[in-house]
Amino acid sequence: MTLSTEDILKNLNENQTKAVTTDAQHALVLAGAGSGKTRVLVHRIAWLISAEFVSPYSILAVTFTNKAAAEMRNRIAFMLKREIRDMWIGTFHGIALKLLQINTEAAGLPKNFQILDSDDQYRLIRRCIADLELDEKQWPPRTVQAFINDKKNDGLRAHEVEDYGDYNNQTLIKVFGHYDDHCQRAGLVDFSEMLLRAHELLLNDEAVLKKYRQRFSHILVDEFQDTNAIQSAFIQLLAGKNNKVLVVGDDDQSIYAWRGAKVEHILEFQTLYPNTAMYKLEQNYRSTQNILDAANGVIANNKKRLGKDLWSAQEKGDLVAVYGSHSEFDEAFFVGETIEGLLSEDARADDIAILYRSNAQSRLLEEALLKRSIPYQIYGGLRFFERLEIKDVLAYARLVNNRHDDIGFERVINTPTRGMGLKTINLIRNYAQMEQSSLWESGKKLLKAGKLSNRAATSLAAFNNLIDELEDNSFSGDDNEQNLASLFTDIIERTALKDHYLKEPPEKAQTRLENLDELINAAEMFEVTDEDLALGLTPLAAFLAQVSLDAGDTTQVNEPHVQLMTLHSAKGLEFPAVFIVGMEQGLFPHQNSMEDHNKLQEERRLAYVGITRAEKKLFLSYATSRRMRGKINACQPSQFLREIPKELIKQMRGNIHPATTYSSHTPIKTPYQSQTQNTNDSPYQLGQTVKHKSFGEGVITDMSGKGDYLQVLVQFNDFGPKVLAVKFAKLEIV
DNA sequence: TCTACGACTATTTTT
DNA sequence: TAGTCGTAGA
Repeated sequence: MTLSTEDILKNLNENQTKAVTTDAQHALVLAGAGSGKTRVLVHRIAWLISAEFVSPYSILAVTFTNKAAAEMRNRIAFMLKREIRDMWIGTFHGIALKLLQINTEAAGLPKNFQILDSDDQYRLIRRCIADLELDEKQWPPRTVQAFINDKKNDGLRAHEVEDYGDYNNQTLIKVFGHYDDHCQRAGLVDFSEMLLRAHELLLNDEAVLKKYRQRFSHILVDEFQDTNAIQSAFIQLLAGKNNKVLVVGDDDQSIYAWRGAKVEHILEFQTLYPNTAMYKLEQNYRSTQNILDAANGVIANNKKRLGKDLWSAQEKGDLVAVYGSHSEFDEAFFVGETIEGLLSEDARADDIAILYRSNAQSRLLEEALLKRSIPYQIYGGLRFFERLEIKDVLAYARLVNNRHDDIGFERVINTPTRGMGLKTINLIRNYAQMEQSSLWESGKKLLKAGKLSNRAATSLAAFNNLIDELEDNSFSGDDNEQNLASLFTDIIERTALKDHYLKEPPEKAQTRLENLDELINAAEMFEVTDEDLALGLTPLAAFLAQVSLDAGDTTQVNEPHVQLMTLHSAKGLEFPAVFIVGMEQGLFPHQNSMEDHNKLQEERRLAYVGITRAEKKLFLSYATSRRMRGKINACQPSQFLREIPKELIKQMRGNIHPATTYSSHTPIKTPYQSQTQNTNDSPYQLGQTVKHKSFGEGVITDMSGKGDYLQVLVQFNDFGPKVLAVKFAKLEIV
């Protein structure tokens, strides 16, 4: 049973329909925030399969995150009422990895090549810096790592990086080369390498290129504004002259230039791909008109744009609320109180999101929510498979999978400590380097040659046996199939890792053990696909590969929570009510981005992303004083606030036009403020003279917040106006 | 091998 | 300010 064309096109607006049914060779779909971007992709694929009878086998759909890939796959299956097996849907990295796994030899990789995640890469780079006898102080590993990845993202290998004759640059190139040599010898592939190598595979192997060009007659790419040079080149190469490419994206939502993404790819798409039809999706189904107008007002200040104007068929809705607070405490208080108000009306906690520019801002907000017993959840931070205990167990598993996995070896050879100190490890390392062998091999040889101390020899032999036994034991039962869950259980028990974590503070240990249980669960749930089997991967190898590409979503949804996250991680999400906090010059736009024109534009796009997350209510707040890096700074409201048309703003407190902020002697009366003052039961009052330890005497001229969050504005005789948190300031009443 | 202390640093993050 | 990291010393 096929889906009728009517079924596919119903519920689509005019431009969406045009994009879905396009017969141009290439299509650029400029999809504004909330305009049904994913919808167009999903319907387009359904259209290709059901109306144009394109075989799913010939379709390649690429996204940036696993989440997006999974969502797309589900929605297509739901629409077509069947699972689409032969179609490739995945992240750029996932697709690249698949190509490498199928064409291992042509790609110049060993059969059992290993994937390095960022942390592994970092460790290896540190080793390389040490190998070359460079000083880490002078060559910070992070800088070197960024250098290598930047170059790879631009499609360059060490020998291709331009050598300006500059010592600094030359050294970086040297480390890059050394690192790549090491990876090549050991069969290691980092994330950027995956893309670079897949690209090279197509570029250098005509037969392979021909095969995939013939196969993928239809290529679709999501979030095209986020592609970096190598990703863009990859698509172009695969497309060749004849295949059809449809990309969806929004130049106004390009917020990842700092990690190699180039807006130019979407801006220049029509030049790069002749015969391109462009479709603009400007009707927004998410937000009220006022919110969209605010977003439009801000983004209009950017220069390099393809130009779009979002509109909504919805009502105008509430005005954008702007709150000027005295301090970050006051701001957190405002957010907490307002959320409490929303919740007492009709909002659910998960209708609400608090967005900020940098993670450090989350703490006070958390405290404010905690105080009111409002459930919340923070996005970001360490993800499941990046946690230390998980990585430890996985490192053992990696060794079981492949004894020559040096990264795994280094990680666990002395974790938990088994008397293999730095001395022994260095001995093994040096020998390995001399012999060009893996650490595992080198250890064995040293052992055989009796070159290790007694203690080291005993424990290394025990370690070797342990790994071998773990592997043997993982094959259980009559079918002799590898059982992952029992392997992991075995690892945790027999390596004494469990006892090792139990030595930590109870709370920490508890979480670690819980995570390990979770890992065993994940292993139990893991199913080897036919594809993995066809590639000749063992269950363990397949599991390890999957785990390294998908760091695991730690967010478990049970009761509704207020969502706290950075503006970056909010991309693609939507909420009925959104708070954007810390709207101040220097924080948002961030200090490091304010001088540079391009960076400032990216900050502005970030503001645009943030504003367009809101469906119905949008609250923007700033503080006129904020403690940052241990220092109290006076802050100006963000320029982005002033870019929102005045008539859309309801200023709840303060004034975003800087001249009149802050130092006035008369407190600003707002409904919000009088409300909090009524409930103020502190000993301090307006007009009161107080004494401060270092600032001396002054008069209280404004107050806000209550309880622990009570703030006062004091005009000090000798130091001028200062905002102080009463809880900390220890003011004496004179 | 573990602990303690001093130095250092401080956007955004997916794979 | 606060958290991480490396090293010195027990």
